[in-house]
Amino acid sequence: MNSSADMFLTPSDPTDTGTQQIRDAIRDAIVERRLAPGTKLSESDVGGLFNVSRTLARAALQALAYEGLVNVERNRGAFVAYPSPEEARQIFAARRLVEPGILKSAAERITAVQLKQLGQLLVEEGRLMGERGQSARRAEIKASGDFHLMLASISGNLIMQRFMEELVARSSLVIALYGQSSASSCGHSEHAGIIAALERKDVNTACDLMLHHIEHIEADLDLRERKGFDLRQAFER
Amino acid sequence: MNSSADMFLTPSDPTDTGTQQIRDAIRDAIVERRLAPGTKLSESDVGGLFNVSRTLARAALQALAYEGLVNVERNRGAFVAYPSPEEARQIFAARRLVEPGILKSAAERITAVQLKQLGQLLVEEGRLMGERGQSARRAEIKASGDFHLMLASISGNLIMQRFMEELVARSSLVIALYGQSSASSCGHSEHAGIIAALERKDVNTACDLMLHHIEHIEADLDLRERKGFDLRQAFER
DNA sequence: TTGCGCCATATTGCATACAATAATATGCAT
DNA sequence: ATGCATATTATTGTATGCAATATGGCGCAA
Repeated sequence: MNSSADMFLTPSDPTDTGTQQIRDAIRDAIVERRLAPGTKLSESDVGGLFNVSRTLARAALQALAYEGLVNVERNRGAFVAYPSPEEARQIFAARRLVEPGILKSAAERITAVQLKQLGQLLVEEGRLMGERGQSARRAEIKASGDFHLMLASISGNLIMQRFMEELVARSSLVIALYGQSSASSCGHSEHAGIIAALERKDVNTACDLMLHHIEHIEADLDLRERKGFDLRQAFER
Repeated sequence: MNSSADMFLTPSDPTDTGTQQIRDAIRDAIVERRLAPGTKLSESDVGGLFNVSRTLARAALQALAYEGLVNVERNRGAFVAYPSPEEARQIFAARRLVEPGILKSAAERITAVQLKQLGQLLVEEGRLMGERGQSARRAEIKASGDFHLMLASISGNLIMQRFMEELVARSSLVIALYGQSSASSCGHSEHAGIIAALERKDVNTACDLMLHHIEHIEADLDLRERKGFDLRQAFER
């Protein structure tokens, strides 16, 4: 009855309104990898967990499906997305395609204050790398994504920002599934390099570094097609 | 009771299942400009029109909201999106950012058959340009967008394809609102130029042409900020 | 034991009912 | 008439109920 999802989700504040909070909570859980790919998210479970009816739970799950974080199979329910290797490749191809452009845009508009904020993000990232434990690891995952999201935000284009939010979230799923080294610890120094290039207004180098950075993340993935591994998403844990 | 939307929407085939058909029908209506920006889409009206309950109508409207074609205001309802000049700028900035990359990707993978199909799309576009009447105009709008969507499809990246679908659809809204010349008739020849460049595998020229093409569409817009024109979306027609 | 078919159960799909909110109309005082 | 308070109506927000589908268990035959 109660799926394994129960213990990983945090009920929302009762003063909340609507599906937004539920959606955000589940997204966070997925992005921070507290919910494994393939996990079933039943409407009753989600609704019960947040003390709302199935109606709202359903709406939240469908919204997450639009973001590509959840698969909704007709008459079967919603599952945390289980991106195929091909999907994984496309996600990173998309990032290679858009992130240099976003970075260029951001470089044109970035202020001193924002540069400083980026630096702070970096410091925080480094601090988390030093810490131990699940919770620090999760925070590190989030911080690493936030770096890219902040650049998108600085670019000033809300549409690209939302798109990047989708891509970063889905990347997290991909890394959870196919990542080899525990964390892309090299990512931190690469972020630093990008900031440095931004500081000296060297846009081209910044873009190059960004491309390399994405390629490095990708290189850490083992995207070999595992035969029959896809069927019902590895037994629909 | 019956909003002005009624006469512009086509009820779906009764054999349909789910919200998908409703969503597609409304999206088509918006993209083909049979539904003006700002038009209210009440849940009962939409449901009644498609012979489904408000539940499904609501789901369809929320899906459209996620695509940026509809604004849902809490306790007030759903309206065909009315993009602000700033939004319009961002939509086209996003297109300038991604379309060259998509085109490059497409150029690497395009087959002779696909090149031929692109050519056919172009012929059809030209034919429609010659015809008169609302219906031809709508078909022309759609065909013009299909050119860009087909390139995205050829690129082989489903994620970028979906993103482009969103961008093209939203562009249609922007042109409906801010376009000056009746149609970007020059667009046709620009599409032709891009295909020609693709044929001779001249990717760089193709990308340049694409950028210029997007800039030309943008140049036809009058994005001057009209003071107080935004308030409740010009009286929420 | 293995394989198949049937029944019980759980879960989703969808519609409806009720509650909450906003929009509109009415009436009264000025 | 105008402005404001109040009542009425329309529309959305959310929960619940029933039907349809899928899942899992049980028995029976081989």
